[in-house]
Amino acid sequence: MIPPHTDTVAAARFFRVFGDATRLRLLQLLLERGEMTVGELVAAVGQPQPRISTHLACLRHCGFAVTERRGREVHYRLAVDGLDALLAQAFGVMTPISGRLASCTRIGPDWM
Amino acid sequence: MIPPHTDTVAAARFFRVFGDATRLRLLQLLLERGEMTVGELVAAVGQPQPRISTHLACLRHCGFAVTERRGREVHYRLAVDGLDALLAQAFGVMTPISGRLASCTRIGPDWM
DNA sequence: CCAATATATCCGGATATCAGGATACCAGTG
DNA sequence: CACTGGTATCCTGATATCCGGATATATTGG
Repeated sequence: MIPPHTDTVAAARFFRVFGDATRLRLLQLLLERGEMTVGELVAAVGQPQPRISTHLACLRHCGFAVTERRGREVHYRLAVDGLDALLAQAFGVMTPISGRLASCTRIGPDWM
Repeated sequence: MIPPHTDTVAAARFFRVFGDATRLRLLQLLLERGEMTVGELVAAVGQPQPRISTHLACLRHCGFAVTERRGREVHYRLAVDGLDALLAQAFGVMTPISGRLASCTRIGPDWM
C-alpha cells in the first residue's frame, strides 16, 4: 500500500501544486467550465493578470493544463483525468477537520 | 461543482499539509500500520526525532491523527476517513505527469 | 529522589514560495 | 510600420515553511 519512498516525494510535490489557493481555484474553474481564456480566468479569479499567468505557467509546465492560441487569445484546458474525483475525495476527508486546519500555525496565512 | 471561495482557501491549506514529504510519509505509515509510537515512526522515516515530532504535532493539531499515551510511549493513529482513497486517487492523477512535476521550478527542492 | 527512556517544544537560520509591478512578447489591424 | 489587445516573463522583496540542535517535559523503575 505504501508506495516507495520516491513516490512519496513526488506526491508531496503534486500536493504542493494544490497548496496554493489561486492555483487550486484555476483548476476548479477549468474543471467546471472546460476551457477558458486567460482573460476569463483573470476575471473569474479577480486577481492581477501577471499573477494568474505565473500560476498558469506552473500548471502548464507540470502537465495539469494545455493551451491553444487562437489569434490573440490563449485558451486553457485541463490535461489530467480524475481531478473531479480527487477534489471530491479531498473535501470529504477535510470537512470534519476544517476548523482545526484553519488554526494550524505550521500552515500559514492564505494567499487568496 | 466549484465549492465556494472560502472552501477553496480551506482546501489549499488541507493540501499544504500533504505538501511536505515527511508529513505525507507519516500519514502513509499510519494508514498502513494503523497505530505506531513516535519511536517507531522515527525509525521508519529515518529522520531525527524532533523533526518527526514537529510534524506529528501539526498532524495532531489539524485533526489528522490522535494520540494515546501508554507509559513512556505515545501512540499515534489516524483520525480521518477516506485517506486511502484520496491517496490512491492522487497517484492516479499524478502518475502520467510525474516527470513534468519533477522539474517544476515553482515547486522547489524536496525536504526528504 | 535520581537516572534512564521517550517525546514535545523552541529558537535561530536557511531557503522556498508567494506577491507586485514593470516590461517583454505575440497577434491583429489599419 | 505603429498601435491596440492579450498574454508571458522577470526581478525584487516579503514572508512562509522548512531544518538542526538544544532543551524542556513526561513516565518509569530503582
